[in-house]
Order: sequence, then structure tokens, then C-alpha cells
Amino acid sequence: MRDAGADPSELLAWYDRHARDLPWRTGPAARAAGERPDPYRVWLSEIMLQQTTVAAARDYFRAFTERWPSVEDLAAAEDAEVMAAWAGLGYYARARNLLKCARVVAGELGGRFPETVEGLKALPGIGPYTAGAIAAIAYDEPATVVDGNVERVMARVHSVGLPLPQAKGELTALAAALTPEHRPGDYAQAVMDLGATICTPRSPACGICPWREPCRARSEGIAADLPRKAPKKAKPTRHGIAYVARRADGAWLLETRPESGLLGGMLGWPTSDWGDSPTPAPPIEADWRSAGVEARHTFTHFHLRLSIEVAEVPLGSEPERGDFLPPDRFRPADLPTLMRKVFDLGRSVLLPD
DNA sequence: TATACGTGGCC
DNA sequence: TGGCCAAGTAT
Repeated sequence: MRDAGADPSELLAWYDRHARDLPWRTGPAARAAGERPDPYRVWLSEIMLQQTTVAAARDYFRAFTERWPSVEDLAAAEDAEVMAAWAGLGYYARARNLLKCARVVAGELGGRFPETVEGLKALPGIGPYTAGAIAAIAYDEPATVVDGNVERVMARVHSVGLPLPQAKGELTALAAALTPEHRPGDYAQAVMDLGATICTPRSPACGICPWREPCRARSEGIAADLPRKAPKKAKPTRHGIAYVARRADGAWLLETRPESGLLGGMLGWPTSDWGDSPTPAPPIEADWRSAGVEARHTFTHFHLRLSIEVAEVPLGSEPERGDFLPPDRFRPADLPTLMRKVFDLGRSVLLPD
């Protein structure tokens, strides 16, 4: 019997007509002429896209490449500048590893990224997915690329009912078996585009899918139910206190958070510990008063409610923690989202319109 | 294998 | 409002 499974060439034909126009992609004409995309731009985009939507990453990619056009430029940047530029994009370990990786590539590898999966995977912030994606997209290596899109597409095409993460191995094997020797970079992006635009988590558009015929989950009527996933744990709620102090000259009391842990390396307002009943820990002696509001924020694994205390302090006050930043050196956009929420609430109390 | 690690949009 | 979800990695 003829093999009726999914055909990579049909997906490539679909990709040639429907590929999304993204700032890190090479255009169809350049691709047809055999041009490869800049590995630096491929790497940067893949790091930004880890667990992140295209819509969220797009403007950050433009800003980074405009400001740091090459890996050498990025490697030479100040840590604080890069962390500030990453602010709002989340998963800040990515930004710390981005810099580490740039400095290894610029400093030890002559500015060139490794071309093999193994070489790439040895770099900070590059795991199995990203190594495969860079090898495939930048160097056209027939690497197996398995992200959330690929898992979903494979689970549906082959009707894999085993839930994730147990099914990861099987889905990876299925993805490897389909990866073509011809145009593997375009193929990798094609599966991801399919997953992002047609084979979506909810309400997949099976009617216009280039793989609708071979798709077993569609013929069984269970496409939208796959992949199954292990149930999530409930998020606990933690509480804390954030301290917003404004000095008489308009400077704000901020601190750079420790390298490791939540929001590591980012600028933020001093806070208490976060738990069931936080211990007050004001960063400077002052007449603290409650702002009467809470900043609410949800992280990956817990909800947080930060009650906000504000104070106005005179010139010459010495903080126990943090540093005063004059207004011309403080941009709220440099803060992670939680801290931006705290600022908006604290400022409206200290500086009512 | 399990957990830590952000954020914004959607329903 | 609240849970789910998105081009994962490090430990």
C-alpha cells in the first residue's frame, strides 16, 4: 500500500505561498538566490521567541538589531543596557545568557556561531530546540527541530493520544522521521508557521490545512483535543510589600536585583520577601505611608499581590539598600512589567496629576 | 523527571 | 476574572 503519511514537500509548497513576513527572515527572492540569513539574527530571534509570541518579540528584535547590528556590538554592550532593552519581554535569564553567549562567540569563536547542533548546544541559553533551529535555518542542516508547534502538529497528524510531557520522545521521533534533506531550514519554519496559523491550539483551521488529507486526528475528529497535556498545578498566591521612595530632587530609590532568581539582574523597587505574611523591610528610614493599592501580577508558578508603600525623603538620606536614580537616568520602560505596575501606582500617589 | 522562570492576549 | 497558551532552558 502506498504511504499516505504527511509529505514534507506539500508543506514546503504551502510555505512558499504562505510564509509569514518576519523581520528575521530572508525574503523569498533572496532565498531562491541561495542566500542564507545572518546567523546572528537567527540566533537573536530564536532566543527571543522561546516561550514567546511573534507579536511580543517583533519590536524587541527590531530594537536590538538596530542598536546592536552584530554579535560583536552586542558583546561590547553594558549588562544594564541589555537588561533594560529586554525589560518587558520576560524570562530574563534569556537576556543574561544572551550576553554570555555573545561574548563567547565574539571573544572565543572569532564572531562566528558554530554550525553544528552540538557546537551550538554548548553555548549559554541554547538548548536542543534552539540549536536545531539555528543549524537548520542559518546553515540548512537537516536538524530535527521540536518546539510546541511541532509537538502539536505531530500529535495531530499521527494522532498521538499519550499526554505531554510523556509523549515528547515519540513526537520527537516522528518529527525526525519527517525532516527532509532538502530545504530543512524552510521545512522547520514551515511546520512552525503551520502550527502558528492553521494548526493552532484551539479551533484549528483543518479545512485549509495542507496536511488535512494525511492528518489522522482530523479524520478521527479529535484534532482540537490533541496534544493532551498533564493537568497543571494550581498557582498559590504570595504577598509582599514594595517600597517607592522619591527624593526631594526627584530621584527614585531603585535596586538591581541579584543575578539569580526571579527577575534576576533587572532593575526594580526594593521589596519585602514574598510569602504568606511578609516581613516589612523598608530600604531607607522614612515616613512610609500606604498607597492604599496593590500591584497584582501573575508569574509562571504563582500569583503575587504587592502592597505599595510610598515615602518622600530629603536630600542627603542614605538608603540601606538600593541607589537613588535621578529622573533623567530613570526610564520606567527599563523595568520589568511587575515593577512598572508598582511605579504607576506609587507615582500616582506621590505625584497626583 | 520536576521545578523555576515572565508576559500579554484570548475566551 | 481566571485559566490557558506561546519558536524552551537550566538545574
